[in-house]
Amino acid sequence: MSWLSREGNHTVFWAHGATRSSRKGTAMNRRETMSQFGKEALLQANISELLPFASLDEDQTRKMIDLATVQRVKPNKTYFDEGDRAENFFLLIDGFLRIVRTTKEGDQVVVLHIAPGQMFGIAKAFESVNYTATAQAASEGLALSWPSELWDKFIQDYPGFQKATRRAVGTRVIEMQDKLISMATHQVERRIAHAILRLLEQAGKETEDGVAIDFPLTRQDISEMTGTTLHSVSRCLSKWQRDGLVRSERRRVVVRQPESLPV
Amino acid sequence: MSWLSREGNHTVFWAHGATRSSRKGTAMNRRETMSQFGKEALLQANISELLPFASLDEDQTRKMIDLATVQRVKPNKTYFDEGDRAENFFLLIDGFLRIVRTTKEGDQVVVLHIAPGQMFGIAKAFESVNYTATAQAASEGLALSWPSELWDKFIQDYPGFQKATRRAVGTRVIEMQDKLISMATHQVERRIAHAILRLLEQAGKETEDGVAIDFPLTRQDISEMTGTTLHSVSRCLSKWQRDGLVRSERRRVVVRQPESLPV
DNA sequence: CCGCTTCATTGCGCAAGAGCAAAGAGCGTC
DNA sequence: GACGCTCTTTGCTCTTGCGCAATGAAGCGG
Repeated sequence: MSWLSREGNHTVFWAHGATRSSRKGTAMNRRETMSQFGKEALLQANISELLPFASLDEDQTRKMIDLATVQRVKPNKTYFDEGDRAENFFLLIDGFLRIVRTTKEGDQVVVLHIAPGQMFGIAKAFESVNYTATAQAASEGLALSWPSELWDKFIQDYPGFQKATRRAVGTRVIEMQDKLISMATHQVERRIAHAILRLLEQAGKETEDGVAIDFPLTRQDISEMTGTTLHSVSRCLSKWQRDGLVRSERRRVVVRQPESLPV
Repeated sequence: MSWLSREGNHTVFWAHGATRSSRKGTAMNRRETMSQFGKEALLQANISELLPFASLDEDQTRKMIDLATVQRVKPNKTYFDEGDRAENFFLLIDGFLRIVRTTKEGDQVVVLHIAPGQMFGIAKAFESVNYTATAQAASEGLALSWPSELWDKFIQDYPGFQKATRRAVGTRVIEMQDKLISMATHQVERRIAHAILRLLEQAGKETEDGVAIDFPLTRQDISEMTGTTLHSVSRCLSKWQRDGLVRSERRRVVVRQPESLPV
């Protein structure tokens, strides 16, 4: 999963954690051109296996990467904020992030999660001038970005790209629908179970102890995903731990018996 | 709103109502080719003002309509069902419909509503082979449909079409997000208020008494939209009626003071 | 090493709203 | 005109899970 190992394994970032002083941090992150960073590394690595590039040859892939900017974001900082002018679109290379919307009252709701290989900030796909949500790093992350003006060019030049974006949008719509259904029909416990399972799919990592969710995840994160309070989440996880279904520590959840979770 | 008046005003359908014997009805509806129906009528009417056609000239519009099939659907029947092969995409001309998903347990959740002028069944926009939800007529409806194979052709030939579909998708995503946020953070009463207001935007019709929702809407419908029970909805509407905010009868809601609803 | 901050756990009381039940109203049909 | 169906209202009970508060644990910084 952390194929870009010489850039640091993100489990390391995790171990060091980050002072989550505020959940509202504007991005003040390093930006480096691809050449500085060494695009050879990305080419050699299996970046071309990542989704939108799938049906491109090496030459095309290189062209796309040449045009990209690398962006590195610390935990709880943002790639962009709700309402910002949508100047770029992104491809997540490493790390995880949550797409968050905030209400006037200040409640945060996690609308979806993005895993490596997925695109985000694709306002262009919606004919939107601004981002409609905030992209916040759950763990330290690495993303490629392109100026939005290139969007239409990519669509024209790279036939696979259009398909990939459509599929991405489709997946999201379904994911959001599922979430909606879960919220509408299920009790808190089942909603939490659902959320955990979905994260497991996206970011599951086998360990000797069970499947771990491969980025730091607090009770509050889960509560924001499921529309409940961190207290309820805590109670729920405690109960599951008593029953041996999961092992949960600080910012970390390992699921031992995914099947036994109350679907 | 009912600009196709010589085809019957849908307030008439409403008045006659329909025996909602079952919510699970497969579409057994009339299909007629455009010529049978009289495409001149559609051209003369301001169909070209409906969204996806906006930036087309008369000639292009005619071409599109020539390729279309007309579909008429009775209340509580479906245009298509979740899981069906996505053979067509649609443009709603008249009437209203709800996009519904059903859980294994049989709970229905209304994911969104479609108003005249909106496209639906656009699985193609998601690179999906099947429909991911059921499109169920709320009131008797009239829609144009095209075979999915034409999708890419339309995108290529009619530049405005691509934009329109993107915008449609964007609007939906936002709408679903709003719903998600509402469900996650608000109490039942506010959720119901939100749902009503959204419907008002889409299907509001001025009357001497206030703004009416222009299609039959039961307490159960509202509960399926907001993830509560019809009982709670009933209580809520009763209370609002006592306070003079709304007037609600059987299958009908009129809002007198939209501003006063608990946002 | 100590103190501070963030994150997690747990107990208790309370209110929102779901579930259940029964009755009534509107409308179509026979 | 009577019956039946769907939709609605309303009362009561009981559960869920939120709010509040206090305690504890882990990790970071000085």
